[in-house]
Amino acid sequence: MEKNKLVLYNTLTRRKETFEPINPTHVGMYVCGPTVYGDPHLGHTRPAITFDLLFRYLKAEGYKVRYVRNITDVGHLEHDADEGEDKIAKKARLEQLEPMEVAHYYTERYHKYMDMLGVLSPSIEPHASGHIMEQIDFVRRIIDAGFAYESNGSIYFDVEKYNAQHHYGCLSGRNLDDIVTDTRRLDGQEDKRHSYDFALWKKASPEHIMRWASPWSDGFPGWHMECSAMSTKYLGERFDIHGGGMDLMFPHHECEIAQSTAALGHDSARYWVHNNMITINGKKMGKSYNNFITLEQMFDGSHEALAQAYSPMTVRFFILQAHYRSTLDFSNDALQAAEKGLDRLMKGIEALGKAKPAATSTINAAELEERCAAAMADDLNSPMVISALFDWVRIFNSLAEGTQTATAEDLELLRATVNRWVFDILGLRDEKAASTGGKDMVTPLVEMLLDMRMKAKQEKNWALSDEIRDRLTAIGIRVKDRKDGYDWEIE
RNA sequence: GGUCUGAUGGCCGAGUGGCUAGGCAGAGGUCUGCAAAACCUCGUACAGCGGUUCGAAUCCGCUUCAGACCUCCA
Repeated sequence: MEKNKLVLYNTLTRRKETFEPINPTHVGMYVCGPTVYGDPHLGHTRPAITFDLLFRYLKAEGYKVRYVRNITDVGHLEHDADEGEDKIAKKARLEQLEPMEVAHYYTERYHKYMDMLGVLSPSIEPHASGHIMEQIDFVRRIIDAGFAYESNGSIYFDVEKYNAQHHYGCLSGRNLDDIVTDTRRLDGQEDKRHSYDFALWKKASPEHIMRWASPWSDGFPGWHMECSAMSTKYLGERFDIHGGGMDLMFPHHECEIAQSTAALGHDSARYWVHNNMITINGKKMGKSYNNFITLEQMFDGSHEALAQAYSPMTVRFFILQAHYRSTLDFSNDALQAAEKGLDRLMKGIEALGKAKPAATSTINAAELEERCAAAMADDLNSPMVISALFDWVRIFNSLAEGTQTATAEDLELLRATVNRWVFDILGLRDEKAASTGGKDMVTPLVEMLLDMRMKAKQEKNWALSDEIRDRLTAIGIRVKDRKDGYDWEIE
C-alpha cells in the first residue's frame, strides 16, 4: 500500500500543497502560543488542539518533529488610555503584582488546562522575556539591511521601503495602497514615518515596568519580534510549518514575514497553516468581545451560558469533529451531542476489546486504517477520520455480539489501528474508564447482587430482579443484560 | 470603505460535477419477561437568481445574509 502523502492548505498560496519537509526525516514547526495575561479560554483550545493533532500525526508518521510554541510574556502594546503600555504590565498594576508573577501564574494555568485537554507539551516552549538578546540582535540585522529607522529611541520597520522590493501583504492578500487608505489614524504615532510602519523596538515610558537595555533605549521589543527571533533561533532560517490562528494573519504574521525577509533575505516558513475561530452565537469568542468561556468554567459548568459542565475530552472531541479551517460554533446542543458521540465511540472500543477471535473474518480489517490515513493526509480531515471510526464502532459492536466475526489477527490489527488513531493521533482518552478507579472496590458487591438477580431471573421472580436493577440504577450503576449473563457500568 | 471567508436536512458538521459522510435528536423494527444497550431500516438537505454542462448543491456571475481581519486578540 502506498503511503498517503500529507497535503496541507498553505495560506501563502491559498491552496492545498503536498507537504515536503526540508529535511525528509525531520519537521520544524512553530506555532504562536498564548499571551499569558489571562486565564485560558475555549478560544485558546482551537490552535492548541489543531497543532497538537498535526504534531501527533507527524510523529506517528515517523517524522522527528521539533515543535516550538512560544509563551508571550512581554511585548504587546495597547492603544487605549494606557497607550504604549504593555498588557502584562497593565494587568500587573491592576493586581498589584510583579509582572513576571502574573505571567508565571497564567503560564501554569495554561499548562494545567492544556494537559487536561490531552495537548502534548511542545518540544520547546520559549518565553519572549527570556529572548531579549536574540530580539535585539534580530532588530539590528533589520537595521543593517536598511529596512528600519530609529526615531526617538524606538525602532520602526520601514514598510514602504520594504514593499518596494518585496510584497508587504503577500500572506493576507493586501496591497500597501489598500493598507494606506484603510489604516486608521491613531494617536501616539508621531514617531513613525507612516502609520503602517510597525515597532521593532519601543522606548519605554518612565512608568513602564517591563524594560530592558538596548543600543537604542531602555525599552521592550515590538509586537512581532519574538516569533521571528525565536523561530530562527530554534528552527533555523528556514523551517517547514508556521501555525497560528487566522486572526493573527494580519498584522502579526505579515510582519513576521517582513521581518524575516528583511533580516534573512527570505521568508523562513514554507507552509503557513491557520486554524479558524470558535464562535459563540456566530461571533468570534475572544478577549476583546468579552464573550469567552474559560476552561475552568467549561469543565465545572459555572459559566451562565453553559447548561452543564463539559469534560476536557468532550471539548477536544467537539473541536476534532470540525475541520480546523472551518469556524466552529459553540452551543450546548453541539457539546451535548459531542459528549454522547464520544461515549458511543469509547463504548465501541470497549466492545472491540471484548470481541472473541473466530476462524474466519466477515470484515475487511484493513479498511479502517486506510480510511483514517486517507482522511488525515487530506489537510488533517479529522471529521472524516471520526466518521470512519463511527462506521467501525457499529462493526465492533457486532463483533462483540457475534453477528460479525474476525480472526485473532484481524482483531489485533483493529486494536492497533484504534490505538494509533483514537489515542495516539486524535489524542483522546477514555475518561470514564480512567475516572472509575473506585470500580475495583465495589465490583465484588455489585457482582454479588447481580448474581442474585440472575438467580431471581431464572426463577422468573421479576419483582425481585427488577428491584435489584432499579436500586442499582438509582445509585448510578447501569445494568445491561446479555444473552447469558450481564454487564454493568458506573454512570 | 478595503481584504478575505462562509451560507448544507430538527441541531452540529464533512464532502463532492453524476456514486451513503458521521454524530446528536426523531420514527419504525429485531432482540428482551420488561427495560437498557446493541443491531437493522428511514428522512431524500445543500441561501436566492441567472449561466456553463448530457448532468451542479458542487464550476462561473450577480443578489441577499453572516463572519473574520484592517487596533491587542487563538
